[in-house]
Amino acid sequence: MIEEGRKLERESESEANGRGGPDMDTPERSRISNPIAKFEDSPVFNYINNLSPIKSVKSLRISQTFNSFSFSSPPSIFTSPHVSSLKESRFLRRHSFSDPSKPDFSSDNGNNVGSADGGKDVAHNADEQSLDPGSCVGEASLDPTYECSNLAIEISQTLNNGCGSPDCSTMPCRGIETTETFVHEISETGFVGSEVHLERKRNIEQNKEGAGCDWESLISDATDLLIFESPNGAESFNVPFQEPSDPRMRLCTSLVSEFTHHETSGSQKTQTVGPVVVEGCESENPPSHIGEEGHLKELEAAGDVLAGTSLNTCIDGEPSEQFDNEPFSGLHRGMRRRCLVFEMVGTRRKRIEDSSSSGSSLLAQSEVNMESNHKQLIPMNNSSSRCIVPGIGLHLNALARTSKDHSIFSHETLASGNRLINDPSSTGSFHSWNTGQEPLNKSLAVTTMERNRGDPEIQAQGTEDASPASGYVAGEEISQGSPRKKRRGLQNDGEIEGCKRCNCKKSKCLKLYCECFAAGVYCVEPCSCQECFNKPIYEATVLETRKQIESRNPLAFAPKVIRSSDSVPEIGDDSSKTPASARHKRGCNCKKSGCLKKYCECFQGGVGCSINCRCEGCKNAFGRKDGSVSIAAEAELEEETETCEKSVVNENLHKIFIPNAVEQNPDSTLPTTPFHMGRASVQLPFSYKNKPPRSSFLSIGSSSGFCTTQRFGKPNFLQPQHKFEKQMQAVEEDEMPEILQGNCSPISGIKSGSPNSKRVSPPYCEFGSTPSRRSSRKLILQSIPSFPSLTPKD
DNA sequence: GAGTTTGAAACT
DNA sequence: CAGTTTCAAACTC
Repeated sequence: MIEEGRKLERESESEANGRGGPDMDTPERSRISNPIAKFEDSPVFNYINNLSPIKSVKSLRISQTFNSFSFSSPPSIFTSPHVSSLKESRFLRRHSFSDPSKPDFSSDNGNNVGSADGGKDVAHNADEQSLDPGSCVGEASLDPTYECSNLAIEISQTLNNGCGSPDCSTMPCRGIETTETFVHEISETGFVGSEVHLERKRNIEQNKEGAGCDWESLISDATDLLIFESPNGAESFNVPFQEPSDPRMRLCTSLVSEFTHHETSGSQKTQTVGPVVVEGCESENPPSHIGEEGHLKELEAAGDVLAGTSLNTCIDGEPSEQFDNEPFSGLHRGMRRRCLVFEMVGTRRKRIEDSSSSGSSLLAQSEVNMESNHKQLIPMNNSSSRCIVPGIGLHLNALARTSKDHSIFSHETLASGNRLINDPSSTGSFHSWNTGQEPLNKSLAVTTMERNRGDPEIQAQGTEDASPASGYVAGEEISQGSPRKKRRGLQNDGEIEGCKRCNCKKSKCLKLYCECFAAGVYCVEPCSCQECFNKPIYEATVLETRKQIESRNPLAFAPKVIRSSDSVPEIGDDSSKTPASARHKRGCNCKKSGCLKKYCECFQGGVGCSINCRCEGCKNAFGRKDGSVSIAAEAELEEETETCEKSVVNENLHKIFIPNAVEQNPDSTLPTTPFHMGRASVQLPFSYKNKPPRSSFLSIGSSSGFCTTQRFGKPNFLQPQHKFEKQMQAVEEDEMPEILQGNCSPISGIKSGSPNSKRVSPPYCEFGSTPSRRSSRKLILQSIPSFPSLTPKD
């Protein structure tokens, strides 16, 4: 495609030159409407056009819409939907740029690094998207819809004032010559251009003069020029912003000018428009900026204009740590930070795969993959895709993909939304801690609200949950109390607030002692940990540590509670009695708690003890080691009624379950990546409030961490249980990790010898060989980054 | 809020 | 692999 695009550009250039060269303001337009082109060629016409920015924009938009489709027509290279490819490329690119701060990765493991980055990116994207209208980008790519373009335009306009420098966004891209880049630039120009109109002439003149223009004027000029696509304009545009000397700029300029010439490029524009905006916003990834700080500084200096603008932020942010620092993304980041990190490992690969496979919506895929494709956990990375897709588009995307997947989708969609929030929470990605992403949050909130109708509390929570950011941002605000309080609050709230909050003092949050770390999320400010290294800043360290732990125990980060509808015959225990036959992967070792307190991981996870447990005096309400199930547990299981609430156990369960529920992942087997978790939470059918969740649903990993996940957990519960349950069951079976199923039950693998042995040896046997089921296994493995070898890359 | 209990995780 | 230590959550007061 790139090549083709270049060809087109060349052609367009040649054409433009033939027409009249630089003076030709609108080579593109002429192409757009051939008949009109002649008229447009006339400077007067151009001027007139300039006067009406709206038209110009529309034209772009329209072109985009259609073009996007046409453009999407994939060149041979891109078998997969073009859009996805674009996204991918973009992500990848960002990757490279985005993580200057993480030198370690490169050293460590290319794959991991990439994955990590990818995860990050994803997270970023998700966050950003949520924050920015631009976020629609992902969707835009998916759906070349107006909205995205519109948003982009709006954003661009807003930016225009402040940042005037589209470059902020563009700069990073410069190095890479991709269609995206082109589009990106173009789109930028488009934005800018929309606003400045009248001054165009003056600007042009100034531009020609080259120097001495006010930055603003320059910007306006540039915008105008760009908008109108005159090559000159592009040049002028560049001049003010950057020294011509800068090769990148040159490239950009040239590209822009060239690109503008092509009408065909219009299609690209359409697609990219959204993305462009996003990128601009994303400038979080300061990555590219690093090299260009000088330019940035110039920009800053130039501009008061920039002050206060999001772009400005981007600019200001330093490349390396920008993520953390970025002002607007603060909340956002929270999500990102927390969730994505771990998943990222190995994500990149998945991403790529996804991109190739992904058709319409990455997000959809991700979810789809998650559920339908357990085969490919890899997709899990979908998280990335997921992140990519902005909240807004989630639903739509879900719809789009719905056809593909299970009925589950609808639910999934919701879940995805949640995830995104998290990621945020991511991914639940849990990951949505972003406050800045109000749009997304709102949308999510709305969804949650809808779900929650009927349960006032839930609604209230739902709103909170909706803003995962709250988890992060609010978390900070909220988390005034001591960690314990927080924790309790979480319990009370059902962790809706949810983010995991640790209180580590010696582990540096780099051991499984740390709930956050164990949950695969970064520590957030609400955490009271000391000397915490579980932060995005130390991503490399975190990943490395994670690797080590996983090397020691591949399932270390896998959910501790494995849900298996099949009830893992192998385990064969009474455990089957526990609801949904969920089991703790390793079993507990309780001596004094009687498995009636949260000290007991089984109890905490809402599952009964099994033969795997070495507990003494087991009284686990969810199912005793000996196979007896407590009355309360039975009641829950059978009736799922509120009756259980009365029992003490239930009370405990409520507290417990909420969090657990959150954690639970249908994919329980999957590693505790936030996304998974988030997902699980979403899927949970029952309202935990009234009842303790069925163990079956509970798959709590060590982690519960997703703020979002957790938060959403409740709301999710509210949703129609029946459907969910059915779905869940189906999912369970399908998703049930191979490990659990059949021979490879994780437990067997893990416990292989002694149930007691805490250290699990990886179930090697499982992974790998058989295709169909293997797929699920693959997923599991993939989730575990440390074992790339196990997962088939391709 | 401080202190204790508990059991998982980590270490030897 | 078993035993011990470390750790932080869970719990109690």
